[in-house]
Amino acid sequence: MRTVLMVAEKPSLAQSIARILSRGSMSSRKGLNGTCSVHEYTGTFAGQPVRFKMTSVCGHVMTLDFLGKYNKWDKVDPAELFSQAPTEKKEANPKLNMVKFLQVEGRGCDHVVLWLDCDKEGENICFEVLDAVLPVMNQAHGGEKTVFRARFSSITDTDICAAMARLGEPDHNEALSVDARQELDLRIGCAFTRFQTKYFQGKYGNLDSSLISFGPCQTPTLGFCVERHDKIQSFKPETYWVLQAKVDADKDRSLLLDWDRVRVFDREIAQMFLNMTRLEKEAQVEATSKKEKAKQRPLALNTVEMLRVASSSLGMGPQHAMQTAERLYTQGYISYPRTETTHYPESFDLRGPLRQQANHPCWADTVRRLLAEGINRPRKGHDAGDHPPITPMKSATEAELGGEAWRLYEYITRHFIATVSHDCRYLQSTISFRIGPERFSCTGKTVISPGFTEIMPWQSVALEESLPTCQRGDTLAVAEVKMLEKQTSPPDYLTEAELITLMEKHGIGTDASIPVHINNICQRNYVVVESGRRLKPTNLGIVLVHGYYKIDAELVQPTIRSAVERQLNLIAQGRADHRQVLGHTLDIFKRKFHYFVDSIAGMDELMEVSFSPLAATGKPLSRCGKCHRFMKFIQVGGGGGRCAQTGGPATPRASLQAWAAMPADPTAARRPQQRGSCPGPLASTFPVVTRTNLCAGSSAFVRVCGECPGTRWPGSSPERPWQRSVLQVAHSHFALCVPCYGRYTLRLTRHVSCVPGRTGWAGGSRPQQPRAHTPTLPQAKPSRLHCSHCDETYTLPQNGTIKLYKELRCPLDDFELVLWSSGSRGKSYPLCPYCSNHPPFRDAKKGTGCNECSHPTCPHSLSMLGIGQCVECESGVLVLDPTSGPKWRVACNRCSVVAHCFENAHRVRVSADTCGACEAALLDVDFNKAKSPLPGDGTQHTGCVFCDPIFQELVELKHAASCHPMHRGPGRRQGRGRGRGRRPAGKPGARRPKDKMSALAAYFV
DNA sequence: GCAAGGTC
Repeated sequence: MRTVLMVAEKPSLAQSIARILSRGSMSSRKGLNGTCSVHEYTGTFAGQPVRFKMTSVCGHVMTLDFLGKYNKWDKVDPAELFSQAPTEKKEANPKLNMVKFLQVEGRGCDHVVLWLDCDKEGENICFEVLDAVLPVMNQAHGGEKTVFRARFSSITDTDICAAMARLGEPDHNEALSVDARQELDLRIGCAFTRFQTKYFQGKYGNLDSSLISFGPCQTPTLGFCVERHDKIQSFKPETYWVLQAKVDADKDRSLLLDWDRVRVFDREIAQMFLNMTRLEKEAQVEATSKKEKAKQRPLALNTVEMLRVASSSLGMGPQHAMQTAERLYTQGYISYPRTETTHYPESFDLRGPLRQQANHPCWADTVRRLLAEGINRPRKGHDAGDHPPITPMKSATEAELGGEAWRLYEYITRHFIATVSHDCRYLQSTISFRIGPERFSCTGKTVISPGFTEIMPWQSVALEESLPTCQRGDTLAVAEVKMLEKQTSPPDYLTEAELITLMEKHGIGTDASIPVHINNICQRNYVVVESGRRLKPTNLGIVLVHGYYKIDAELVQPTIRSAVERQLNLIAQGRADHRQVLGHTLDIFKRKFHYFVDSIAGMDELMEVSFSPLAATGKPLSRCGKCHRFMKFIQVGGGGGRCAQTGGPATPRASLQAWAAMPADPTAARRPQQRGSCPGPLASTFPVVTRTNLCAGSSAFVRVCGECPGTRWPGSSPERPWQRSVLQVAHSHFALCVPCYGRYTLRLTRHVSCVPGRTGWAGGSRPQQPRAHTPTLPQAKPSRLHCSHCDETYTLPQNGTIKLYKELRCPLDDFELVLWSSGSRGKSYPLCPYCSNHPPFRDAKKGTGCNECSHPTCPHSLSMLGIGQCVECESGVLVLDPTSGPKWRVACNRCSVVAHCFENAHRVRVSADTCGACEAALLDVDFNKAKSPLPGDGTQHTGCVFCDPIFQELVELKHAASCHPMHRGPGRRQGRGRGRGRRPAGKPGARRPKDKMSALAAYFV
């Protein structure tokens, strides 16, 4: 029997379609990726008995990206991304193993029927599926067709069966138009993003964005927000005047009348009208009218409308609302939440979902009445042919769903009930009056039948005072006519709901991607969400949009997306060649890009107004290891910082500037310059710049000049000046001891510049720093150190304070160390700004401190201060905090475990010896004579912090007390032993965690 | 580290 493979776009659809086609007689199993299911049944296909295998993908199988080497931002000119840089298709989600899954299921099948969504993206996924399965399927017999496309407009029995009966072919042109869209978005987005990020990165101190992105959807989205901001800024309030009349309706009730002219902008004119009316005693009824009006029930709910209401009425952001809706969908409470359709197909069973709600505690009465009296057909909406409108599928209560899920579900259900309810009918009464020559009127509404507003009470017709019964010619006494002075008010910032409407109107994004774009501009710090979910652009967002307007307004206008879409549609319709359209559009954007690059100074001028140049920001803190000048400590949003120690204002700017301007190293010029030989082909001599204390056998090391032929960094060329900086680290050489040689060669040279005059020893007199205002500033936002001389920026760890660490230097690069601290009772560790940004060892990670550094002899490193494996986490090591005295602490260098110990010790050192029981390093402690806990007059004791009976009493482990063997009682200390993670058994001299040993062996052994 | 489009 032949096999027909059928593939839908998502697992839920595969199940629904299989259930319809098999009439419920299918067997289901999970596929190898654990996400997609396979539903099997037998039936007939082209008049023959066959076995059907219905399964699905999960959206796109493949994604487009540049070849790996073009993803290196420092080595590729962004302009190359427009044409030279080749792209490749990669699996969109490698964890799903989709290609393999399709091939396993497709192997040996004879036909494939593609049930992907009926839009361009679905057509594109058809070919992704075919690329995977065709090579493993059985060969066609004698010209028989293998590939079929099912086209359906809703997931109903009739539609699905009709689609199966009229199978067609996938549309290659539509798929190609998506390929082109993917390539355009990738090339344009990445080129602009990389260029402007690199251009502005590190240029301004308080520019708090590490990524300045550009995209054909996100940029116009931001544009809408800034456009509203500009309107608010340029708004000039105007004064206007209004006449308000009050008449006596009966003895104790008066009516406020609205002026037919509404308002006038000329005070004298308004005064004239007031003079003409205020002396009148009577208001004459000129006309009365009564009209029956209807307030229409809502259209069926689609995604965008759901997101709008979620934001404006439920206070839920679009991204969050979508996540909540997806959860409700996967739990079976609502139908598929991503749909553009607001129209129920004729065959849709509306009573079924309604019956589900007939016993609901909140709306049972309304639902039962509708079921009994007959439902109203929903209004005719838009049928996008994707999925039915969002519909509640089963009843649920607040207790069942909880919180926000309930609020969203409640809205969806009330909306659904409203769509099958009747319109709200009300009577609108109007009375027109004349007071002197001027006309006034008043209006009242009376509800005839509430209709859908019963289930959506917030939509109710506002109850107004009932009007007196009167006829034409009646007169009412005028109680008062007065003139009110008012002012026009500016618009408010865009609400998310308004932004969604604008995006939908201009075709920016899709129902599924609109929340993503809005989320993007928030996360990139271009806008912030304010109260009422209004989007206020930040300085960065405003400068970017104004910059685009200044250089090339099309980059931010919403028309750019629709213009590209028009080109893509030509491909989809088969009216244009996809390569030609792609080439033509890329050429236009390439020209735009080059013009943008040439004109970037225009945007930079705007940046300068809003942001402070890095060189003028921050406070001098520590010395650079390259030029030995002071680097500035910069906090985003800083400026006038507060001193963390005193709480007072940080050092005045003027004195700091004078301090920063001092020469780097006053003694450097007087010292004779030491020179060494370059081992490179030129064999020239260069300054010997420092000595290293790497290990006993190492001696001075020398750096070669980047100009040596053959010393270029791979891939560099004179045409790519941005690569020149890395030339300096190429082909460097050390005189190291034999074990070290070859391990450190490329890594440890970066602190040295061979440019004459830029080398120097540490030393000289440090300028007097105002101690009370040492820049120890609270770190709420990303902070960094900037060397204005070298024009380098080093980011620092967050969520703590940073201060200078005793003017100590890193032995690897001569940078002064800084101390990161999370608070007085928390963790602290020293770190080298350079090592933290440019890890010196292969096993080192970015952003780490000396407590994770595997330097063999540096007194601040893990090797020297590590005690033993963390009691809580797998990879961490407990490290002595050398700055924590007199309340000494050891803290894990990975997790939050902290052990407090030895409150009365004035010196604690990590010994070279280890504990015989648990292999942890012994601590050598000198206690305060007066408060020593030791027996007798003893002040010094060496022991294991975990096993030693004296120390055990003094140690208080936070977080993980029960994990340690010492808390489990005697005789149960088998386990892994304390020393795992620090040093190997039988090698007491090797001061290193066990698991680190294997990694370090690569360097040293 | 980048886009936008699917979907989980």
